[in-house]
Amino acid sequence: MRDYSDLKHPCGNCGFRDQSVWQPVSGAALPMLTRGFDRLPLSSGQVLFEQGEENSGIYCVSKGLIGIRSRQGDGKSTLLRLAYPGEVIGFRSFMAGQPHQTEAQALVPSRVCMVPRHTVRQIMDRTPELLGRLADRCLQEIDRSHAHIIAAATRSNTERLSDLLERLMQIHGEQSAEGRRMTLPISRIDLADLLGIRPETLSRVVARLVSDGPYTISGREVLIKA
Amino acid sequence: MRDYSDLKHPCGNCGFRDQSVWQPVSGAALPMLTRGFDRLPLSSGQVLFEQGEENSGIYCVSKGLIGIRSRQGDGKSTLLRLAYPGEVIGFRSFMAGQPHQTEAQALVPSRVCMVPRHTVRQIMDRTPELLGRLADRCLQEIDRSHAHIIAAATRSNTERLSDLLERLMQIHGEQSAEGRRMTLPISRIDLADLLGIRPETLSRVVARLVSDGPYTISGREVLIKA
DNA sequence: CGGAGACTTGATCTGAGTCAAGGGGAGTGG
DNA sequence: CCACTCCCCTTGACTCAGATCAAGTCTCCG
Repeated sequence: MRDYSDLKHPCGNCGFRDQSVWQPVSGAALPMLTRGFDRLPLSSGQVLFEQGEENSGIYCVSKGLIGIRSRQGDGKSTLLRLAYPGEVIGFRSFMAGQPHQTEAQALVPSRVCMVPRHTVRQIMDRTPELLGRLADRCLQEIDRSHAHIIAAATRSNTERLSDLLERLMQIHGEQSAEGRRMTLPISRIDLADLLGIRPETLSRVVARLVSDGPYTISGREVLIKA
Repeated sequence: MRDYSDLKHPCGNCGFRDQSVWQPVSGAALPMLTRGFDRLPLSSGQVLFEQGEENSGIYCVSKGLIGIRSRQGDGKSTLLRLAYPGEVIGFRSFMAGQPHQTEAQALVPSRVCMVPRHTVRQIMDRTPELLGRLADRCLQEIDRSHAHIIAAATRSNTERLSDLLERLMQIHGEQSAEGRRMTLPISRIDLADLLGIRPETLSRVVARLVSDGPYTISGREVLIKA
């Protein structure tokens, strides 16, 4: 039996290594992982995978922000959700063995770590725990969906926009003299899609947020006053 | 090595045996399953598990209809969804190792097949495929949630009620001279919860359905004219 | 008989969708 | 450099579905 203990785990330097789906990989499976593992830098707007494309592996968002879109037949596309650093994307398609039902696009310069499909399969044979980790991600996705349904039914659009901005501020915000500020990584139309409302309505919601709350919003510049 | 080939699979006579999460169980794991396996008859209104209760295993709906409810702090409860025959319930709590977040209640006389938690764990050690089957159920749950979100955003309440009645009719309907008829297994309030609308609104939606479509509805008696 | 829910009906209010118009910025071509 | 266009975004007027509030009926059950 070879000794693999000198081999470094590819997630070793990542801030999300403890939650990584690859965390349980060790021993003989580790060189498989390191061989297949690839860090992909993504420029803003770059598409990671297209809707309808065959699954080529699973991706973990390491840095930046990825938008998950659904592309309708008539060319329109709708932003369904955001994938933040630490999230795994493409696993639904991987596990179901079906083409991607959505498109993934970097909304800001980002980096994802990719493991190709056949490598995942190989590792899974040796590391049964991996399937458990992926199942955990499924559960998280279920919880997220349920929370989304509840929020849509019980919270006002203003509250939900405020929640979203807060979330984005945690990732992209910078401290300044007046408070925390950021440049919105997405357009108004995408913002409206995320909340499930029309762009006109979003525009009014933003105006209400600015007039009532501690927000100053101009174009894509957002300031939450301290 | 003992021969277990004479041992009958507990799902052998079930109409859902091919899709059963237990289908891959064989060999030495089979007697574990048959020992732990239990068919529970449920009377109408009987509670299968309570919200907040520790998970005691996973259940497969074999017959009838199970309502999944969320109980609020103030005593109010909301019907979140229906579990039809063939569906597995309680697995989210099982896989996450957390107490049930919802309550399960039989809405009509029903039967569920139960496998206790420790038995599932034992079988899982010997039958890694079981985890894959459970993960498939997770994926189905994700798809159901997504479909729910889409439907809520794009279909009218009348259409959604019509869809729901059609679904229920497939399970509980009987052919009669004028068309298919059934006795609704749930109250108007529960019906309203399922659609995410107020009971008053549901009442009007029902009235619209009767006046516009092929429906005759009186109390809980529903007739879809042929 | 009386009370409690479940359900319906009516009147009114309101938030969001729709339609229409216009401002403003970025890119393009003359 | 300017005019033009396209797209994103905003604003206003109108409409409408559903929520809310209130009242009344019905049934079940003690």
